[in-house]
Amino acid sequence: MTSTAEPRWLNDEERQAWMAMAGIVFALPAALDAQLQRDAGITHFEYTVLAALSEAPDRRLRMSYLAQLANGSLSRLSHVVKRLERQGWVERTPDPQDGRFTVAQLTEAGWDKIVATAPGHVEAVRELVLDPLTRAQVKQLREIGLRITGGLGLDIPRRS
Amino acid sequence: MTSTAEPRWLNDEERQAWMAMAGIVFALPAALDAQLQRDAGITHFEYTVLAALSEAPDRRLRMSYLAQLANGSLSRLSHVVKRLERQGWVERTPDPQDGRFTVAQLTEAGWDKIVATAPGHVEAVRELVLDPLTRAQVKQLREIGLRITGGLGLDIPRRS
DNA sequence: GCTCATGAGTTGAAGCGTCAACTCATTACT
DNA sequence: AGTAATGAGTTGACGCTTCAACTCATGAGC
Repeated sequence: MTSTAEPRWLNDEERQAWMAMAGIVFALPAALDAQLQRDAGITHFEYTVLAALSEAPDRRLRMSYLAQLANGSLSRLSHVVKRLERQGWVERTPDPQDGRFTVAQLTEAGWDKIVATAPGHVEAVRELVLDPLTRAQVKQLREIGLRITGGLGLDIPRRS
Repeated sequence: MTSTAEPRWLNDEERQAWMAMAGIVFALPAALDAQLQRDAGITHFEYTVLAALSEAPDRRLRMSYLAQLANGSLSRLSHVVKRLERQGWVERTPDPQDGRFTVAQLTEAGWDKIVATAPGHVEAVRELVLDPLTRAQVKQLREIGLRITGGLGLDIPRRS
């Protein structure tokens, strides 16, 4: 990809587009993290884990599949679920079908937590991302996002 | 911002646009960090610091101003510059004009480092962000980015 | 001149993510 | 049956970021 010197710098149009994108990539995760931290005291990754569990059948998932849904490593998930378990929001048990798997189960308290947290987070997404755009731009954003993510490793898109 | 339950969920178009954006925000920083780590052994923040210094008059800047340019806290910058100093890429001296300030000076080795690193990073930005898009989409992206970043705290856009 | 307020910068502790090493259950092979 | 291979999950160490507490130089007010 980068063996020797390439002189292909960015022109004005490209530089402006890139700076705008860099601004988003820098500020948007920070803003969403801040909202969740302030209103719910959890990280965005913890939110994603709880949300994924809340939508699963019986509100339970195997750790390895949950890690895929949440776009994180199994190690990261293991650390996080340990914290969530300490909070009483998730419980871990070995899978009866196959002892190699661990099943993460959302508790009643965990369900209450995600139910209380989700509307505010969706509202933040709407305010920060969707509301500033016209309907046409929302469509354009979808196309642009698909093209860019297509060039990276594919992603399993999940809910807000 | 979020006091009680709001029922304003996302429709299909909005959800798809948001998922595309979430994919970018998740994967793009990871991909750019990985490129820099692999090709230069530095983080994206370290790259931004070196790049900002390389473009400053005399290749030197006050820490506090450098922190603004790099979009980071002074504390974070202090830790990072300590590492960069250990590598021999930056030197710190008290500002002769005002002893409260510290001036970070890019060394010759630091200059060589950023000169060697920048083309590959710009190339990665081009490959991952610009190349997948049509010219029209590049323009749309700029507008979309400006609108979204406008709704967040403003940013001092800086070079690639 | 002295004291105090201000703000730049540093430092160390704590939290989170990554990486590599490890355990363990199951399956495949002989 | 016995052994090795595989892959899920956990763990601990390390690195980076944040936060709060601290030092220190300067300027303002008396």
